[in-house]
Formats: sequence, C-alpha cells, structure tokens
Amino acid sequence: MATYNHKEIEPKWQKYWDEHQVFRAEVDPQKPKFYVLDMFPYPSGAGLHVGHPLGYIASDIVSRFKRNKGYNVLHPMGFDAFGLPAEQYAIQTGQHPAITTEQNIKRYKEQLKGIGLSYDWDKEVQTCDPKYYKWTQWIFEQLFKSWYNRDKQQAEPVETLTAIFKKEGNADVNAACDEGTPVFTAEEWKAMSEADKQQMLLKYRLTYPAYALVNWCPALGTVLANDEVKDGFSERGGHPVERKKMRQWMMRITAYADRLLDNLQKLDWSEAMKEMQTNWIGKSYGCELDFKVDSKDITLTCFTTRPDTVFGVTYMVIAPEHELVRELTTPDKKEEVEQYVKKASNRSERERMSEVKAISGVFTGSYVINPFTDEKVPLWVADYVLAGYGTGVVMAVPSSDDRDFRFARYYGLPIRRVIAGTEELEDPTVKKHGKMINSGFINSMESEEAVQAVIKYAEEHGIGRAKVNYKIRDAVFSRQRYWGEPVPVYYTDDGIPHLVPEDELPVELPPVDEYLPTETGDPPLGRAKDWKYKGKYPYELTTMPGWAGSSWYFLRYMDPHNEKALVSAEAVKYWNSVDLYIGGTEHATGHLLYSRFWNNFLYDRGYIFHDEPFQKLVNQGMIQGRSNTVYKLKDEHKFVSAGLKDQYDVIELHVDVNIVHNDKLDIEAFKKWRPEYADAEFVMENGEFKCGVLVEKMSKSKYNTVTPDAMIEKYGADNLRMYEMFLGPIELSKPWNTHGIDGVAKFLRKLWGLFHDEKGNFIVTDEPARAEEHKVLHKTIRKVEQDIENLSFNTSVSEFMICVNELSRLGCHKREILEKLLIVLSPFAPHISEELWSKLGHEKSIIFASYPEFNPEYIKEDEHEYPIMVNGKLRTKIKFPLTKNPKEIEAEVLENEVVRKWTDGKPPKKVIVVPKKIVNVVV
RNA sequence: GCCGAAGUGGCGGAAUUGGUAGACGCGCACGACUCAAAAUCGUGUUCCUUCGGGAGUGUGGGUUCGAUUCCCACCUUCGGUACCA
Repeated sequence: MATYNHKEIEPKWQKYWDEHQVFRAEVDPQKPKFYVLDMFPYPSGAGLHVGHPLGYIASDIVSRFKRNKGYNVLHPMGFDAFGLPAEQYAIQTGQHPAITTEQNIKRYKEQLKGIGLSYDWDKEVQTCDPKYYKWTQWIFEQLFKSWYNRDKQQAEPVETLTAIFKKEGNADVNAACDEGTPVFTAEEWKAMSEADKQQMLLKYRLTYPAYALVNWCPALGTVLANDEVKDGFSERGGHPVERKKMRQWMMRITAYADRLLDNLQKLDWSEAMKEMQTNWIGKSYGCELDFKVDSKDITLTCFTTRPDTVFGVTYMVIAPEHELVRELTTPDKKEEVEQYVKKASNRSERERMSEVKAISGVFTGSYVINPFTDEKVPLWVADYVLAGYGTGVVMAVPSSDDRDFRFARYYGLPIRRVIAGTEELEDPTVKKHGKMINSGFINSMESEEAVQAVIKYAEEHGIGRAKVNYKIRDAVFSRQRYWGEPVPVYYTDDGIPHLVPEDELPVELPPVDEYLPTETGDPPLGRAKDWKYKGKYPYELTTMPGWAGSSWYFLRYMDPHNEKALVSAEAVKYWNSVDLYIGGTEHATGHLLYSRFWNNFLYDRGYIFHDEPFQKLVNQGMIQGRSNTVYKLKDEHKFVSAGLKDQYDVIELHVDVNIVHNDKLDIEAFKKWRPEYADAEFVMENGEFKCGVLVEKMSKSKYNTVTPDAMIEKYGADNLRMYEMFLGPIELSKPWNTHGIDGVAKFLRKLWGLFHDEKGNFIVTDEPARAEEHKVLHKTIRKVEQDIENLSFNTSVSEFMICVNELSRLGCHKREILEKLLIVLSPFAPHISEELWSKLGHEKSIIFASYPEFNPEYIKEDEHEYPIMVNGKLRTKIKFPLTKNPKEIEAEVLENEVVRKWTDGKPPKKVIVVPKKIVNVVV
C-alpha cells in the first residue's frame, strides 16, 4: 500500500475485532475492573447523528487506554428502544413500531461499529425485548410490593407494614405515604374488608395509582408530550390542547428525596450537576399555617418558608386547580372565577411560571382569617400559585415576596411592611431579612429568631406545624401510549389492581389494529382483542414511560442473558458501580435521578450491593444542530416567509433541514413531507420562501440531524474520531461544522509518512534513538496520559500533531520511538495504529500492548527562559539556569539594558521573582 | 421566570495552582516544486499605529506587582423546567 488508505484499513480491523471478540469482558476477580458507560441511545429513524459520537469516542478512548493500562474493562452498548417517534411513525404508516425500531437499531449498530468503538456487543440490551422488559416489569412489581420506612430510611416489603397494622394500627408508622392517609387502629385494620385493606396499602406502596394532569388534544384524540405542545397548540397540525386529569401510575420518588440529596456528597460529579439535582429536589424548611375561611367551615393550610412575615399577610391566594375553589367562590363572583379557572387550567405550568410580567388573578369573594391577627383578608385565585407545590395555597406578603408585591401593586391590595428598614422603600422586597416591626409578639426579633418563635406559637396553639417541604414530586409513570412496557397489573371487579405473578412475566405487548386511542378515550392497548388476564380480568391499559427501561440498563449490561435474575450477585459484586459515565446535562433531572432512585431501591431490597449507580459522571457538551423553521398562521392553513412573520399571529414549526437550501424552503418537497399541508397557502417574500434559523439540540423531532456516515466514507473513522475530539473540550457545546477536518487528515498522512517513504516502502529502522527523539516521545506520553485522566482530549490531539511534526523534522523512523507512539495513539486512532503495529511485526492486537511508561529523565531541562516584565508589561526575555537563586536573578535583571531603558534609571519599588515562571520589576 | 453552563483572532480552540494571551488546526496571503493544476513543503497572519509604541479574552466596575483565571453588577447564547430521549 503506497499511501494511507482508510477504506482498506478500517473495515479490515473492525472485522478482526469482531471476529476475535477482543473487547469481550468477563468477570475476573484476579484483575482490577473498570466500568465505562455511555448514554443509552434512542435509535431514531434519522440514524446516529454526529453529536452522539462525541461522548462515545471520549469514553472509547478511556476504555482502550484503561485496557492498555491492564484493567478489565466493561464497555457495553445497547438501545433505549421504546419511544414516541417510532409510535408516531406507526400511527402514520400502520407499520408496527417493532419493525421500525429493529431497522433503526441495525443502522445504529452499523454506524457505531463503523466508528471503531470498542464495545462488547455480547452485552447488548434492548429495552423493547420481552426478555429485557420482563425485568423492568419485575422491578415495577418489587416497587409495588414495597413501602418506605422513614425511621430506617429504607424500603421494606409490604408484609412488614401489614404486620405493624395488625399489631398497632398506623398511628406510629413513619412512612412515605399519600397526604391525608387516615389514622386507624389495629382493630379497625382487622375489621376492614380485603378490598379496603388493598385500597389503604396503595397509599403506602412505592408505586401507586393517582390522578394527574395530561395534555389532551381532542382533535388528535390523544395525549401529547409537553414536547409536542407549543403555546397551547399541538406541534403536529396546530390543534388546541387542553389539560385533563387522568388516572395514572405514579412512582413515589419523594420517599427517596433525602437520600438522593445526601448521597450526592459521595459522588464524583460536577458541582453544577449536583446543584441542579439539589435544586430540583428543592428541600426547604418552613411550616404549615392554618387559615380559617370566614363564615365557612373550611380551613386552608398554606406552606411558607417565611412564617416570620405572617403579620404582613394582606391577602391569600389559592391555585386555580385547587379542589376547593368552587366552594370558596361567592355566587356573585362565580362566573368570573369559573372563566379564569378555565383559562388558567389550559396554560402549562412552565408558561405560568415564566410569564411573571403578565399578572392575573380574580377575587373569590371569600375572606380568610389570619390566626395571628384575627384580621380578615381577601382570598384570591391566581395562576402564579401552582397546585403541585406545597399545599396550593399561599399566604401573600407583598412587602417581602417579589411576586406577591407585583400582584398587590397591580390590583391595589395593601402592602404592610414588617421588616425594619423597609418603611420608606418604594419596593420593600429588596430587604428581606432584619428586625421585625408591626408584628405583634415577634416585634424586634431578628427574622431567623422570629421564624422559630412563630412556629413554636403555631404548634402550641394548634394552628400550624413545622414542615420540611420538597419541590420534587412523585413521578407520573403511565403513558397513554402503545410503544412501551405493559404495566404488569390486572383489575378485579372491585377495581383493585393486582400484580401478574412473577413467574408469569413478562406481560407481552399485544397486537392492535391501530396505534391510536379507542373511541372511548382509552389508550391504544384498549384495542387489543380479548386482552385479559386469565381471559377474565382486564389489564392495565397504560404503558411505562421511556425512563423505565433506562433506569436500570447499566445493571443488565453486567449479566444480560440471565433468565433467573435481573443480574447475578457475582456479576454485580464484581462490576459494581459505573466508574465513568459520560453524558449530557440534559439528563440531569430526568434519567439521572430516576436511575439513582431505582438503584437505591434495589439496594435496599438486597438485589444489588451498591446504592449509587454512577460513581463518576462527566458531562459532555452537545453538538448542536442548525434547525430551520416555518411560520404558520395560528388560525389558517397558511405559512408566511420568515421576514414577514412579525406582521401575523404565527406559530413556529420545525421543518426538515434536508428540504431547505440556504434557508430557502423547497415548497414542493415540504408538501410531500407533510401531506396535511399539501393544500396549504404560502406567503412569499421577494419570490422565495425563507425559513427561520435556530441553533439547538440535534434531534429527530427538530429535523436537524447530520449523520457521520458521509464523513467516515470520505475521511475515515480515525479521522472522525480525532476531529470530534479536536473540536474542543467535551463539556462544551457547539454547532456542528467540518471546517478543520483537513488538519486531522494531514496529521494521519504525516504519521503514515513516518513509517513509509514516498514509494510506500516500509522504512522503520532498529537504530537506537537520540536524546532529542526520546524527549519528543516522552513529552507526548506525559501530556496524553494527563489529558486522558482529565478527559481533555482536544489538547491530546494537538500534542500528537506537535509530536509527529517534530519527529518528521528530526527524520525519525526508529522502532524504539514509533512503537511506543503507536500505543499512545491507539485509543484515539485505533485502526491506523493496528495497521502500523502489525506492520512492525506484531501478531497480537495493539489492544493487548501495555502502555509505555513515562520517564522524566528524558525531558529534564536545566534552564528556564524568564519573561521580564516592567510594570506588568513584557519587555524582554532572559535565560537563567534553574540553579540560580532569585537574588542573583534580580541583580542580573536590573543590570539588563532593556530593563534599564524601561525603568528609566529609577530604582525599582519592588522586584518579584517567581522561580521557573516570571520576573516583574515595579517602578 | 426559575435552575445550570458558556462567551478569547476571520473560524474551532490553547493557556495544569493568579505569572509570556492566541499553542495546535482551519482559513487567508505570499513563495518553492510544476507546462499547469492538485497534492506537498516553506514563510507570514489579534487589532490599531505617526513603526516609538498602544489596545486587547462578552459589557461595566473591583482586588492584585501581575487577572482569560478571583469578587460584584449586567448582556447574549445554549441545556433543563416534571409525557422528547
């Protein structure tokens, strides 16, 4: 082979690795283990995009490096195969999502192998495989069979709970359970019917049914993901969406709130990531206070972290979806309140929280009594209060809370200052703590002291209690969808849910005629013919969410073919937690919390032996896509060009970047792409239809994906690998571009050139290397090894370039140097390294070579060139031997003529000599 | 809005603990080789400049002999915001 040809080399070595299963990892207690995990990809129809490999290449470099360092490396890959896009495709085409998914997985695997990633494919899992989801269902069942004992801070079997009930009732049980669970005695428990007992236990189980809000789209007859809703309309078709309560399975993740928070301390994660999870869990200390409603037999309880400001309450607010709103509205306000509630209930929480400037609310006509002042204050309903946080009722203190202040000012409600120093302020909320004023018995106390005094008073008078509140909510686990794991539950006539026995799992997904809800509004599984447990009892019709299968896949990788357990004790003891997990921050509050929750739960119940799944987590940045959008009129079947969008009331919709050229839309292709728009009208701009441009996450739903296929074809996998690493630090996000790819291509050719002459003859010699050559090599060994430990791969690539440039300049073709360089390079560019390694005469793969040891002797320096600064500005440079002491250096520097010129002969005020760094002369 | 991150030449980025800002690469310009082109190699390339020098790491302040790095305020972009995965 005369020149470097990736098309010959790369398939050859990929085939070799596959056939010899060189990446196979087996439990081997004699060897140290290292578990490197990649984010579980969803096999989208658009194929693997260039953003995926960024993390995958990085983790692959670490995996290969650790193998060379003598570790037993587990580096698996699999597919998060249930999900919305395959189902959407099924709805449109009638094709079973399993078929689409299988095709997509096949494509992904080819692409992954084409990049030369060192996965042990024997460990592959797919969440949609019944052999896999059998165990997802099994975990669901264990959660159902468990309750959370707060005294012991761990999950236990429900049997231990019923034993307590039988013995002493539930009064002293400290459990994670539903709000408002009634108190009962042992006798009352024993007297309950079996059905009543089961109903009661549902309040304690770690998974339980409840009613939760969903995005219901009547026109499409289906529930939409938040992702599919934009400004209250469906992204697909632009139909109105309303919020509706539906019965759903929930996961009691709140039981684990404290442990999920506390365990963060022992994890090697970025502070940013820990902070995001901490804030999401949102633990806050405060109290509940009870406010009686005037002339009604109702008490409203609010949660507050600032009970010290209770004397400043001038009104109360209740969330529009609060169940008591109707009852609390006086007849004269009925119409107004009902209208407001209806409007507010169709706004998403995010909208309600982000539009602080649009203040809205309605007076209910009712008054509540402040238990501390006996004062009557008006009760308002306003959408800045969310039903899901705290109690859905807020005591409004406009003088210390920003939103209360804006609201009060807008509606002309009174503002009473309760903190000294705010009396004269236009906006008193700028000072939130201090000595209390206008506050009865807490006057002149400091805020912190007053908080405790109010809580104490409230508890003594039975009008409140100290309370720890969490922002995190129990997770909705049901999806009104087809393409997900069936929930292994059936119902008896009394409506009680029962588990399908473990030995009958999995409950397989039945065939349906269409992937849409039924006429009666049941999920798609309601279409399955005669789908009943034992032919008699109806099954649960919702399916599990995407995060179910991905919350434990890292455990299954350890032992994927086990039919007796989700993972064997031997495997999980050996592989333990993940040593390095590389993935994006977009999973911070979803996948990475749910996985920790399930892992902690499985640990509690003794199925695994480590509580936290991911010891070290590194956040990879995102390769962003460049999206194009079109603007559709809200109420018409008409689109307008980007430049005209401000003149109309429009919604922005994503359009496939493949049918847009230079931001101009190919209208014919667009009509074909979305048949529902075949007869739409288009308002042009100078004869063309311009699209909007966005830089954002690469994702199929945004139609902006770019695959690595073309690049691999043209430049090769080694080139792609090094180029993606060369782009910058892996934790930074940036839009995809291929501007610098030629630089890496030149590097690979130069590397090849160290081993060959122009005619392609192999020219490596056995001559001993010179000191200079050793120095170049060892500088590289040190730098690259440090970089891999710090996951700073972009600088490694630079270092390799410098090394090869230097060796070329030195005309070095020596085995002693090149052999070691290849091992160091092989994690980055494995194919070319294998090829040259075998040309050097090795019969065993470079994967089994051991990493060269860095020798500091080779890079010793005996002098340093000091930058000489005068008043912080660089003026000259002088070389000094490292043995010279700072006093001598100072003296010589002051003698220097350049320095004398800049000091203008004046004596220096100060001379700073930092050994091995810098000299600064201050005048 | 709230939570988190980022911002350095024409472009991607480097600068390990507060110590030479712009490594490495792309692009561009010029040169060599060539009938020519490609490829390759070499030189230069932050900006301004009266050629002495001056300015400069999103903006405005601060700490320091010295700040891309630490502190305060702000701007812009990206990720998440509970049914995308």
